[in-house]
Amino acid sequence: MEKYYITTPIYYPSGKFHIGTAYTTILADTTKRYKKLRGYDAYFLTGLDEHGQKIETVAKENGKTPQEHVDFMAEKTIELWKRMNIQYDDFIRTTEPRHEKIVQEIFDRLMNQGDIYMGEYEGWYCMPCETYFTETQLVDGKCPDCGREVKKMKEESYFFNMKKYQKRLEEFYEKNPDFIEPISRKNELFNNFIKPGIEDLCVSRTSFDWGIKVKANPKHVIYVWLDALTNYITALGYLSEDDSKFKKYWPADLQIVGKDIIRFHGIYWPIFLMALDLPIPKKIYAHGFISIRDGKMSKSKGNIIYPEQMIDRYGLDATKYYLLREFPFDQDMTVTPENFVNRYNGDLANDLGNLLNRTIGMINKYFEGTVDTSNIKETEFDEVLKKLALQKAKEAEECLDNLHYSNALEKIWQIVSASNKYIDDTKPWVLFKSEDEQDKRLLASVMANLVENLRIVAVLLQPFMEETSNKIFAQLNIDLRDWDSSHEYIANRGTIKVGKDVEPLFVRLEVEKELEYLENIIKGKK
RNA sequence: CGCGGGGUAGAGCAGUUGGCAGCUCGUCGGGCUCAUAACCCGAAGGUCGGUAGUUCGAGUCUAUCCCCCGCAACCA
Repeated sequence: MEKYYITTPIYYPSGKFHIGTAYTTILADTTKRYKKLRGYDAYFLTGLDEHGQKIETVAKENGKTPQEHVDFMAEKTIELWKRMNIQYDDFIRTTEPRHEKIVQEIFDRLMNQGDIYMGEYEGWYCMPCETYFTETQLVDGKCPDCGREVKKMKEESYFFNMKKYQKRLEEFYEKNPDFIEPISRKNELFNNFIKPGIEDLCVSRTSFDWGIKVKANPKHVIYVWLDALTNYITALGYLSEDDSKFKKYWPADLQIVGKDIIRFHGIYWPIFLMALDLPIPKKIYAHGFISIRDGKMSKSKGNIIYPEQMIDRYGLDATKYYLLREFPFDQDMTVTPENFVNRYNGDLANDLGNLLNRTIGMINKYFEGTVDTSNIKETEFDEVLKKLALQKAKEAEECLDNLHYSNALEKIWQIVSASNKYIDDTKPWVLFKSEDEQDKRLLASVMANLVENLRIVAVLLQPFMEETSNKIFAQLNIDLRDWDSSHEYIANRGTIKVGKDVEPLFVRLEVEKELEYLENIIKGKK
């Protein structure tokens, strides 16, 4: 079985995770589910980046030790992923021995082979915040966090010799133009940071404690990226006794990141791997940010959306559908209350939900729930409908292969729309009233086609909305759901016996009420 | 100053190699009654940011200008 290794970044648990973090994880989860359906041995890693200055600070604010804080956050995170039915295979925490031990070994090795050297880190230091800032981070020359004076300070630090790998990295990019997607992000990174010359990276600090100690020099703590990025291989058991997973799954096939950390994944990470003489991941996908109307989500604006606020009220599937349907592949997404309500009522309730409902309803009404499809007679609209369904299924698959999830959903919904139109075209209620025996056969054909279209939709929906897909299969009382069955159209399937209970998939939202709820979230009132 | 992305119907967006300007929602009108007041059809609505070019022909190529958003490195 071909393997497929997919990762999310390890998130930094200094505070609650917002909808953007949830989106990254949803993307990875959707991909994993899809790859599994396609027969891959898909392995999905996520986790937490638990070290650093900020964790130390936040823990202190809450009267906890850093370890207590991250333990608590890890529990909360796992709870959230469970709530979101995220099917990860491993959850790595950088405070785990399996990670810390190997990071130390990696550090030693890089130092011994001359990639890491002792130098001096210089930056603007804010005493009360105990944090360094770069020149550009300062606001009016003052600390961006507390607004107080900063001092130029120096400390002894280890550095990674990135410059040494400049050429190899450039060559790598030339040979692998698809390494980073979307291409615009690649260009941005390449033009701004690689072409002008890479700078060496500071990989240790002495100004705080909460991190992995450098073995050979324990007053140094390993700083950020060497600790964080290596999680992708330590989680697989790299350099550990049992490295079977590492051997099996590395290199990663897809690493999903937010656009803010593309630089670290596109420059430092490949170089670390080169230094360790390991293969580089096949692809990094950097998605955009979620913004609210005109602005970015931010604490100061108070317009942060938390995943629970959506999921608890609208359900997991609707939340996932909205994000996956509206997020453009290579741009930011703008969330508006109107837009969400539109998608929910329009796409989920009216188009899909109602299609299933009216189909099941007709079969119960016209055939008492049981249709014999062995003697159907095709209507003049059938051929077009079938062709379209198979065509769109194929197109949706192509979109899925390219991570174009929004487009994939659009294709799936074209099958839904065509089915709704098909009902109008064939007028089953007229066929039902006809005395002609031929019309009865036509009617059976119409029902068979609707069932088959819905079945194909349910198959295609599996990676996106598991629960909804299951509900459709259950109501249709069909269980043919393997992926390849979306490529064959089986109108004649013997006797169809649909479910009696026709519970709506999605109940229409009261527009005004929900707009208000969503407005309040955006304004930070809830 | 630099880099990336945008500027297409009231709103949100598609527009592959240049060839009669599309989609969703909204609005207006019509149809249908199986269904979650859902579904289907039709119409109105755009000098495709400005200007100058290349071309038989440009939203699509070239130049230049204007406006909006984001990024500028050791901040996760």
